[in-house]
Amino acid sequence: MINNLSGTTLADHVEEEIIQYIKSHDLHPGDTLPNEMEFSRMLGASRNVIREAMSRLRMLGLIQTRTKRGIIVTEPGLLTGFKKALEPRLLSVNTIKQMMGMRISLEIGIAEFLFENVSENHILELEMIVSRQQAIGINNLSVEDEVLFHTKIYEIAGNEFILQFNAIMHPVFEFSKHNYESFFKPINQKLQENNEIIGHADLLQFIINRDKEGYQKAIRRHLQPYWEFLHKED
Amino acid sequence: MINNLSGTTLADHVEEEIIQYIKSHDLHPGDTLPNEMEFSRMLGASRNVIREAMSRLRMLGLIQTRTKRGIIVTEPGLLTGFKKALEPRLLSVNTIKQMMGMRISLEIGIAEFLFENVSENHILELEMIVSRQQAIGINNLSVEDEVLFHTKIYEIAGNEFILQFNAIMHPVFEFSKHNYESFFKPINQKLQENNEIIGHADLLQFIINRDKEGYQKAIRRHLQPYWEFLHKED
DNA sequence: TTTGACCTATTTGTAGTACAAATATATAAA
DNA sequence: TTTATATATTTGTACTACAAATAGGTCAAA
Repeated sequence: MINNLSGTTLADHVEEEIIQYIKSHDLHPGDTLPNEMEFSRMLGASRNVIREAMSRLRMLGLIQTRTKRGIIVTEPGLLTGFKKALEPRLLSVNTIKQMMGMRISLEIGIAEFLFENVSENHILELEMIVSRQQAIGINNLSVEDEVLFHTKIYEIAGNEFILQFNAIMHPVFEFSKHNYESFFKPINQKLQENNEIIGHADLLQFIINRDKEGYQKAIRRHLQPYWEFLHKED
Repeated sequence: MINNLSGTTLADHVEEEIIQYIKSHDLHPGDTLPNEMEFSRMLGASRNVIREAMSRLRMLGLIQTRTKRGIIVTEPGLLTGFKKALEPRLLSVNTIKQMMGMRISLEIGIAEFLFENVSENHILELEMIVSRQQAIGINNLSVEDEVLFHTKIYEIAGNEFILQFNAIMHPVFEFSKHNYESFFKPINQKLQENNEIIGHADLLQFIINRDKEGYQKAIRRHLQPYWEFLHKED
């Protein structure tokens, strides 16, 4: 039916056609699509090809399929595709740098919502997290401890999307810290020697003082190792 | 081979197995995977099923396939899956709100990089964009004009990932502005009457003055309609 | 009439075969 | 050694077949 030009396969085309079908028929979550054989006839492609395309859309969460019931349009899980594509070992250094830049931007920007929403109760929760971490010692924090504080920040800010987004990106940062340990270690050492480390306790103090600008400056310095990583030449 | 429990299909399982294979064999972009028939034998699934899974990974950009050459691991386009899942009409209001929150956070947070990188040349470019828009009149701006300024900001900040991310999210915001016009119109009207509109010219002034904190406050107010949208009850 | 058990037809899920198209590799020719 | 040709391999597409699930209808009993 369609030329096999430049690596595009029939399934690619069919996938696009199905998305177009949803758009042009203004289908919404809950609506049903034609079944596989109908699409096969409509698009002149074998059922195999239709299924390959459907399989993709199914993975992204745009559709659900059930025997006899057929194919149903659903609200996609926005980040499922992003999550699957995020294999740290497949990412180039440059991509990782850009993700770190996004992380920094988000942590600074989300302060806007953090300081809007933060309550006394939230502060109590944060204090519990921080005090536990101080008991452990800032150098002995596990990955989970490190994540706990930031996750709580996102929770307070109340944006589930950003929360998920960061949760997905986080393994990449952990991978980087291990993979580029020779870069991160000296930086942390230097920060420690100069007494420039901004820990969660410091950040919390700005929250308690309701000092948004101060917090934004501090979180930027809290993420100093990432900042330096994404500025490094290779 | 595997139980068909709770809606998970064989292709889902195979997809996971292939990703595991890449991980466990520590494959990197350029390395080749076993061909379809080998996976078929290894996993005890028909070639059809293998192809469905491969088709997904191909779509996400994790692999490339060429006849005879076989299947090659590649660096994924991080946002391709995200982009495809982002059909505005399929998104719930809640999801859109969260995306607006992310937009606001990013625009505030990226100032960190913007003010680090901005040069006299950049300012000249921004001045050209702004003066052209003032000539048109702030109320007659096309979508393209509106995007132009912000895109330039991201360019100066130098984060391709955020740039792409915003480009992908933007249609959702445009869709929302049309779809919820009855919400946005009165807000814009009110802002205009109270002379509270912060335009690109105002933002540029903060950039020229190298006033990061001022810019961050201003961009937050520039995005006031979004801010109010994501705070609205329904 | 209503309820509940039971069919039946439809549709997705999986397997397998067949062949076309592209191309890496080997082989033969110059 | 280089170039042209042949071969074998692997993906891309089509088609058939059947299993499994189930929506919707049928029929019998209360």
